[in-house]
Amino acid sequence: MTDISRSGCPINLSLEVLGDKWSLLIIRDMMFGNRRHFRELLTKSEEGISSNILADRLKTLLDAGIITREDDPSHKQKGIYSLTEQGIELMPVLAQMAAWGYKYLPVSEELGIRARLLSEGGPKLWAEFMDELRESHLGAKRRKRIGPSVGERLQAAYESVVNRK
Amino acid sequence: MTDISRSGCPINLSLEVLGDKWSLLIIRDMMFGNRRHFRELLTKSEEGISSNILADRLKTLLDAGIITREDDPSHKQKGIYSLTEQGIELMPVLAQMAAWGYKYLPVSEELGIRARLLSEGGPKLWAEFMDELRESHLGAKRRKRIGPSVGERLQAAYESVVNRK
DNA sequence: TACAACCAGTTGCAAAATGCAATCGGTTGT
DNA sequence: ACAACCGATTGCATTTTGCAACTGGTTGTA
Repeated sequence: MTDISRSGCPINLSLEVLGDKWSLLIIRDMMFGNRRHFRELLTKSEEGISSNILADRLKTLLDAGIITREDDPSHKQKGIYSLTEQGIELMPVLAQMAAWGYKYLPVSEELGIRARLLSEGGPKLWAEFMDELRESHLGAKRRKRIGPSVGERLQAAYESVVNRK
Repeated sequence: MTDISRSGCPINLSLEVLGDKWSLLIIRDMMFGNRRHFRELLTKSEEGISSNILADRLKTLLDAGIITREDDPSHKQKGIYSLTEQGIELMPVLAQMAAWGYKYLPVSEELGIRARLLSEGGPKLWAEFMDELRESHLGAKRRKRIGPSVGERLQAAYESVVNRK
C-alpha cells in the first residue's frame, strides 16, 4: 500500500486508482452485466481475468470506496459486491469512454450496441440508469417507472443483435 | 506489437490503448497544458514521467492515431506533437474523469480549479474547448470569438489560485 | 570556432506488476 | 459420502515499469 500520490491533479489521482487494464472492466461488468459475485466476475467476463488479479483489484476498489462487499445470506462463502455512490458515478466516465471506443476502435456489433444506445441517450439516459443502479446496489427507493428499465433495454438490444446473427 | 484484442467491447478496446497510468496524463498535458514537444512533456509535468516511458507512450499514441508528429521548422531535432480529431475527442473522457476525481479524491486546490470550471461548464463548454483544440492542433479555422478562450480562462483561474496562496 | 546548453530519444539493469495453472480449506446439493 | 462449487492464495515465468546514465546530433553564445 504505497499511497503517496504523484500529484494532486484529479485526473492523475483517478488514474492512480483506475489506471490499469482491469479495474474499469470489473466496474463495467458490475454496472452493465450485473455481476455481483467473485465467480461471476471471474468466469462471465469477455476478457478472461485471472483470479489473483481479480482478487487484487477488488481489494483496491474496496479500499478506494468504489465498491463494498457483504456476505451473501444464501451461501456462507459467497460475498456480494456492490457499487457505492462513488462507484455509480463512474458511469459517465465509462459512457464517454465507450462512446469514444465505439467511434474510433474496431468494436464488435453485439458489444457496441450498448455503447451506441448509451451515447444516443445522453446524460439524461445516464441519470436514469444511475438511478436504477442506486436501487440495485444501494437499495435506494425509486419512483415508479413506466416500461422496461434502461438496464433491461440495453440487455434486450444486445440479445437482439446476438440472435439476429 | 501484439494487437490481438481481448474482446470487441468498446470500453475494453479503449483500455487496451489508454489503460495505464501515463497515456491519459500525456494527453492531458497536450490538451490543457499545451505541451507539444518531447522535452516539455518530460520536464513540465507534475508527475515526472521517465523519458523511456514517454517515448514508448508517444509511439503507442501515434500508432493508435491519437496524436501526430511533425518536424519543428525552427529546430531540426524538435518534433511537434499534435492531437488528432480522435485525440481531441478524448476531452469528454478526461472531463468526466476530472469531475469524478474532483468530487471523490484529495485533489489539491490549484489543480482542482480547472476540473471544477470544466465540470460546471458542462458539454457546451467542452465543445467550445474542443473547437479551440481543433484550431491549435489541426489548424482549423474558427469563427471569431468574444473575450478570452476557454483555455485562457482555465489557465487564468489556475494562476489566480496559485497567486492567492 | 570552441563550447556549453539543449534536443529527442536509447540503453542497461533492477524492481514491480501481470498472467497462468495448480491448489487450498471450506460449503453446498445430491 | 462425495462431487461440484465457493472465494480466494501460492509459486513461478514473463512482461512492464522506473531510474540513471548515455548517445548522437543541433543551437546559441563568446
